Amino acid sequence: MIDVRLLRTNLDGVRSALARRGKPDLLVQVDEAVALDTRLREISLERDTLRAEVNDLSKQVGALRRDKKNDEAEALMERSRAGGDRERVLQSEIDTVQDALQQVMLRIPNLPHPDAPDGAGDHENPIVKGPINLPASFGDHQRVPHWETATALGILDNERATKIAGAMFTMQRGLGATLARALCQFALDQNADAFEEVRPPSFVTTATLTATGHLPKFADDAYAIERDDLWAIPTAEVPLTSLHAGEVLDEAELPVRLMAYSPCYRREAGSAGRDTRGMLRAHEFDKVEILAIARPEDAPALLTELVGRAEALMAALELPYRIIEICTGDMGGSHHRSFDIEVYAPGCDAWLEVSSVSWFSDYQARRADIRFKRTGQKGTEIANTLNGSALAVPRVWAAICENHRQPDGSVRIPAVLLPYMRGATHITPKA
RNA sequence: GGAACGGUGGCAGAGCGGCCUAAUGCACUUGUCUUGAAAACAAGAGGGUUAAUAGCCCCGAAGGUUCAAAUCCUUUCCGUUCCGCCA
Repeated sequence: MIDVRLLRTNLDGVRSALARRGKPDLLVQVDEAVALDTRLREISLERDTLRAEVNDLSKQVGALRRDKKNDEAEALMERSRAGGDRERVLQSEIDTVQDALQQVMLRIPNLPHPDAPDGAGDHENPIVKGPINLPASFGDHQRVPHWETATALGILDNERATKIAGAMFTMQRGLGATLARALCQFALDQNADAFEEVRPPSFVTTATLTATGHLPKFADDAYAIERDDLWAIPTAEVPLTSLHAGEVLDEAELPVRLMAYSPCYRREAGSAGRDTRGMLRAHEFDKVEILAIARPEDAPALLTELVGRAEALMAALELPYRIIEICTGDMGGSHHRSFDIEVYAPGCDAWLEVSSVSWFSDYQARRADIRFKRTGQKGTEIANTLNGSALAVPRVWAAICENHRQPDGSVRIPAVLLPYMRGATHITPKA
């Protein structure tokens, strides 16, 4: 959520920043918010004045009662009662207006960073680095999609996954399952130098899913467990961001650096029929997420660091990759600035998004109420949050199957994963 | 799942309709004293909203009763203990 006060102090700035997202509706929402906020402040002032009166009268009633001056007390109670009645009317209007304002504010997206590139959609995301490791040409053996080769190798069994759970679920078997787990372990180990490993809950409350910006807007994309009023997390970003929700952190504790492996659940409403083959898109997948809660002034450097960490993993896995920056027209609602890492998969002949690293400024932290206190200063400030996928398993798994496929049909395990593969150096066809 | 008891300031803990603008202790900050520290004494100290050092709001949360709620009522969340069940 953006700061309501910005609507009062820098309305033009808000308008022009949001205009860059290229969605005219947003400006209408801003107007709505301004009107509601103005009204809210008016009637709040009125109510507070009334309350002050009632509080004062009540205090006098108490004093008169003690002095046994019951007649005088009665008279004051009468006045106080009248004030209370008017207050109740105002209060109900305040509740209505406040609620409406909250609903509008929750749906107004974050302001893009001044340096974020302008653009209308994903076709305008500039490539900021790469391609790296991209060979001049690929062999025919690499030009086979992983859903064919992996199935033949016996490491992918989506047919049975579908039997068990329905469309868009995947199942890895044998060394394929080991490879998926190896990728998680590798990503965690590579970041353990600076991040605390957390194993968070996979189900969260409505409040938690709202804090990161996934609700109310994206309710259809999340799995809801209605009986228990819980949601399945679409990413570990959700529980990790709220880990310190409602807390005031000490400046000295910042930045908080957390990482987590978690399963991720997405209904993929609206993308049914797209990328349904292989490992490109599924209702459930594994991911290692890295996240930081920081002072605003430290956020830019952390953003660079997180991107660098995600990039380093792709380089270590010997995969061809590039980094793109997300333009204003393609940027997620909570994002302030955002970079994606894409890996090239020669079998699919596509650049696959394998990591997304974002800076949320104070947008999520305000929703989650994550504040910090500067040493020696009064008051608190809203923190900044940043996060990124260190490694999202399925697409990296697919890219390994395609890029590292050998002429004999086997898949070479990248050297960095060998410690996790129980001695296997290649995944070979069953005899 | 059943039962009992709890959730108050950084911590401990009192208050159980009106001098609660929340006692007291510990911890904390500043000052006096001291070469410095300790001790003692004195003062101070939370968060939110607001232009405001005014007012208003915050005693787990949300409703309600009342002229007045930390205090009474309802709902709810969380915790502890016991029972049941269980990887």
